[in-house]
Amino acid sequence: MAMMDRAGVARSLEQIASYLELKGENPFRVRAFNAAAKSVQGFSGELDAGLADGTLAQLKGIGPAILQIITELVNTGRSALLEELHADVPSGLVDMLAIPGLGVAKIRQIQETLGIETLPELEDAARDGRLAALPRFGQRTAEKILKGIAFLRQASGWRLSHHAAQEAEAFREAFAKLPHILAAHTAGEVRRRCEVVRDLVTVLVADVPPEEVFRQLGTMPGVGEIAGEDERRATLRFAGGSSVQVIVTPPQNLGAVLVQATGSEQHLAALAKVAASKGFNLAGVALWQGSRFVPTPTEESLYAAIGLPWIPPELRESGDEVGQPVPTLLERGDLRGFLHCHTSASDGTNTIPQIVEACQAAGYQYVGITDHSRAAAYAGGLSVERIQEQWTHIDAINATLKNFRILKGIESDILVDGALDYPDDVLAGFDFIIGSIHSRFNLSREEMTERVCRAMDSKYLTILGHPTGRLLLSREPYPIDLDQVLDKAAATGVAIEINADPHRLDLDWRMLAAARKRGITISIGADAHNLAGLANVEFGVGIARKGGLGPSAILNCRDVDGFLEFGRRRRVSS
DNA sequence: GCCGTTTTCGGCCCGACTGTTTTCAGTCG
Repeated sequence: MAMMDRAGVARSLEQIASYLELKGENPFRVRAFNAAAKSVQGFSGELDAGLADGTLAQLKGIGPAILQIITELVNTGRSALLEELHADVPSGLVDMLAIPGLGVAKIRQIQETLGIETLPELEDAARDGRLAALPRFGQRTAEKILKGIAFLRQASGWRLSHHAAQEAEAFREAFAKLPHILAAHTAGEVRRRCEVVRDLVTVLVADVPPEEVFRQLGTMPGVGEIAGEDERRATLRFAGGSSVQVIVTPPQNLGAVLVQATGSEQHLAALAKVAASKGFNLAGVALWQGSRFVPTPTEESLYAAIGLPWIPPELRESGDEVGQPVPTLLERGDLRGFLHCHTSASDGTNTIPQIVEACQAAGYQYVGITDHSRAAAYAGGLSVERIQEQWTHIDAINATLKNFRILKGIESDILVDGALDYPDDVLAGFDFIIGSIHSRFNLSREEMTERVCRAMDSKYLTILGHPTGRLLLSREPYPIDLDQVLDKAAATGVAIEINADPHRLDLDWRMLAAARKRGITISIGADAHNLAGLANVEFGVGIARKGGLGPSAILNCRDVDGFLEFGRRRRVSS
């Protein structure tokens, strides 16, 4: 069995790159490690199998040296090079790389002139003026760094949803195999499909008392500590630093315990209120009617007992959902089109035929290819000539396909003045266009709003991509008046994207109700850069569900003609 | 460190903005 998974290997390679960069190594060697990390991330298969059959060695950017390191990581979970670098370079310097405005050169300057090697030291220096006094630094730089540190501090302790979901599932599987465990359920924020997660929670159904279960857990490999919180709850801490809260219940009380463990607090408070109004008590982890224990073997039985329909976990947030009719929610199988996908023509890894094959296998009826536009030079944005080539290529493949269609799309930069990135006669040749902001994030709120609204005035724009530009836990959204943007989308008939990249999940689910109230159509865009990116869609579906959206709200639930008609209507009417 | 209808060595992505300077290095996407 592999000692480290794909994400872990990719992270280790990125760490090596960061360390090498901070050591002042050859920048191309640094880039090689970063490129290899990306390649591994996009590898659609098990790493140990890929090592065995040689497919991993054939990946672009993986040569003999890095293959050796990957082998070591997969087989042992460790890398001698990484450990050597870790001992050599203060890890605080790596943390500093995550601060916007700080690159290697400035970090090394800070280290060499001020002797600073940790974030708290850096914060002190930014506060007391030592930082601003350095050559090529100033007051504004110091302020920007303070802001960056504050953001990092707030982000620490949280993890991205895809990492959390993977970790939670690994725990769940391991627990489910233990003796006397009848079932294991993931609860908490992961089950509610929150975009970022602080705590992992697992509910174990057991036919022995909790203390017996905890005794078993203590003997699992890697468990460092068990901290009991009460007779049925404990937090397991592992040697690697991860932790999970475990709640043990007998079968007849699973419903109440699972609801409690899933949250949110506001949802539970609203439930307790309803329960009280019906003569029940739901203050603890069981349902009581006076002094009588009411068995709730399932969540459905709990909700039913207090006169409510079962509420899907994604909706259990503000408490307002309690007492409301439960909407039909989107499911992955409702999606007919796979949208927002980059190929090797720009910054993706796969060719159109490879993407088509994967989309067909996943059950889609069409795929919208959207490489970067020409202004995104760093990402290999397509010139007008290269677009023509891609169209010819797509026409040729489409001619060979049955019951599947490739759509000619583009992720066009929205330029600083709000224009799309090609002249109208080129724009007119696309089947659909996603417009996104990738540069000049530092406009004022008014300017940014104006810029995006102007882009929506183009009759060629079909979908507004990742509307706030946020990168979860690493970059704040750019300033923008979303209410005004939504008004404009409603007025112009432009769809708004839920970008399903787990680093973005943008538009935020909290805004979806407001979007739907205005009648805005929502598009789920994978923002895939490789075949592994097909899995992003599931996260986008989770966000749509949290926003209470069903298939009728979603652009790519339409068949290909319906999808094309959506964009065409804008072009003829304006 | 990786790559090669091309060369097993010598390249490797680049243009614009920012904050600092007073002409430009560093950062970013």
